[in-house]
Order: sequence, then C-alpha cells, then structure tokens
Amino acid sequence: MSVRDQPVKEHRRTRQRAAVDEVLDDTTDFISAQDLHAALRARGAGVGLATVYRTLQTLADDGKVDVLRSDGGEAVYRRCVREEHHHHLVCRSCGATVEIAGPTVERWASSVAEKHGFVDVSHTLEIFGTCPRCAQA
Amino acid sequence: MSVRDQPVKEHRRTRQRAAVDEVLDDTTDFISAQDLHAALRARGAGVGLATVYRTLQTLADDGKVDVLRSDGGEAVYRRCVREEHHHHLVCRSCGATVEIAGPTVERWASSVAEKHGFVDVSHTLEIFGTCPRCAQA
DNA sequence: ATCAAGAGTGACAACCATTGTCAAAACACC
DNA sequence: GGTGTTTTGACAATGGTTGTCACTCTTGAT
Repeated sequence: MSVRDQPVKEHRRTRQRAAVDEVLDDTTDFISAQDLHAALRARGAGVGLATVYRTLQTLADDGKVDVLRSDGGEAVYRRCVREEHHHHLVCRSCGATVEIAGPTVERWASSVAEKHGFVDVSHTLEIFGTCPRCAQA
Repeated sequence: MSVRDQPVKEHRRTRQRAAVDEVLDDTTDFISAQDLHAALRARGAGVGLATVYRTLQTLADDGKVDVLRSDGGEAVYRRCVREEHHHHLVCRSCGATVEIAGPTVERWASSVAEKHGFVDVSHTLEIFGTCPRCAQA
C-alpha cells in the first residue's frame, strides 16, 4: 500500500532501547514522548529526552509503534498489537484505546481515491469518544 | 453527532477578519497560520500573527473552516464548501483537495463506537495520495 | 452624531514539544 | 583487547502556538 517496505535496518540493543520497550509494553494506551520520558525516570531507568524521541522515531519508522497526533498537536505513541493496517477508537478522557479493523472502509477509501485519479493512496482514521468507564461521571 | 451545536456566537466585523476571509476565499488548498500571515503581509493587508491565530481558531470553533494537522504537526486550515461534516482527499505533493462525503463510514464509525460502549463520538478521516496531475512525473 | 462598554488587535514575551550538536560512552565484531 | 561505528545525553536552538496587556475599534444605545 505505501512505499515504505524496505527491509528495516538492524539496530543495536542498548539499555535505553530496552527500557523504552518495557514501558511501551506496560502501557496499553497512547503515550507522549514527554510522558514516556517521565515514566522512565520514575522507574529509575533514566533515559535522555533526546534519546526517547530518537527511539520512538525509529520504532515508528520501522512500523513497530503507532503514532498519532493528540488534539494539542502532540505526537503520541503506542505499541501496536496487530502489525497490519488498522485504526483506533480512543477515549478522549482517559486515553483507553481499542484497535479496530474496517475492511469496508479500506475499500471505500481506495475506491474514492481511485475515482478521482489519485494513486499511491493511504489514509488516517481515528474515532474519538468517551469510554463506558469515564461516561459514568 | 458532536456536542458543538450551539447557536454560534456573533462576532464583530473588522478589517482583519475580512482580510483573513479574503485570503481564505482565494486559497483552495490547506494553508497554515504562518503562511496565511505571510500572504496577508504580501498583499499589503498586514495583520498581527496572534490575530491570525485567534481568527482561525474562532472560525474553526464556528465550523467555518476545516482544520487538520500536517505531517509536521502544524495546523492547516481551509474554508469548507460544505457546512456539514465531511472528509478530504488530499494530494501529498501539491496539496490539492477534494471534499468527500461518506455516509457509510459515518454510520460504521458510530456503530463501532457504540458497540464498545463509547458515547459522544466523533472521528477524523483523511485520505492522502498523489493527484493525477502530480502523478505524471 | 456621541458615547460607553466591551470585543478585538498587535507587539512581544513566554511556552513547550521537538530537533540539532558534538564530545563521550557503549556495542559488535575481529 | 582493539577498533570502527552507533548511540547517548546535556544543552542549545528552533519554531509553532499561546499569553499578556495597553490601546483601538465596532456596536448598540442615547
């Protein structure tokens, strides 16, 4: 679908990357680079802020994490469960996330694009709302 | 669908807002606040940068312009033709934009959200690709 | 037309997420 | 262990966006 299907360059294993990985594993919701940095510091495994950004960027490039922009324009990251293309249903209040697959939407998107002569098509689709737990307030 | 269906508070007519409006009318593609500010300055109608931001924010709140985030996280704005909810097909290369309506997707999104107990649901959906004109390169 | 009240403006400072820099430290492999 | 390259981290720099606040302009009433 997209053009980024290169073999994914190999990276070195370092304490810092392992630490980032660990936090990512323990976090089911989207987290910002800043928050991730704070989380690392909190659990004693301090990692430089710049390194956190670089690591997340690398992971994103390799398709290992999902990235999306919060309302404030901040980039937020999350380890994806499915490797394939999918979307998210995100709670505006607590950040809880459900991964969604929508084959119909995929087809619709490409057909619409095709109809207008667009090629090399990709798309973004996120659904926001208030989750059941946050709703009882 | 969303909660922002208030009667849209009235605003005063000022030279600055008229100028912003004019540029927006002359621009068919998405434009950033910074670029809009430059465009205003270029056509002699200088407007403060802060004012540009405030004006765009106001227009966005009133649903008079569409807002979306560029890849770099910059907010870009565009006068919408349709007042109702809709999506965009955007050329990655030249920025050309086609407005899209997708009733099916709308229904699908709300049903998915509902199925998971989410309420007060909204969503974002943008399709990116290379337009016919840019494709012949 | 005049006026008072409050919305709107602008120059600039402040914010804050993100990126650049570069010497020092860590990894992989011989 | 030695060596060449990658990675790191502290800090500076960048750049979009928002906050501040005195001043100006629009508006509706008089």
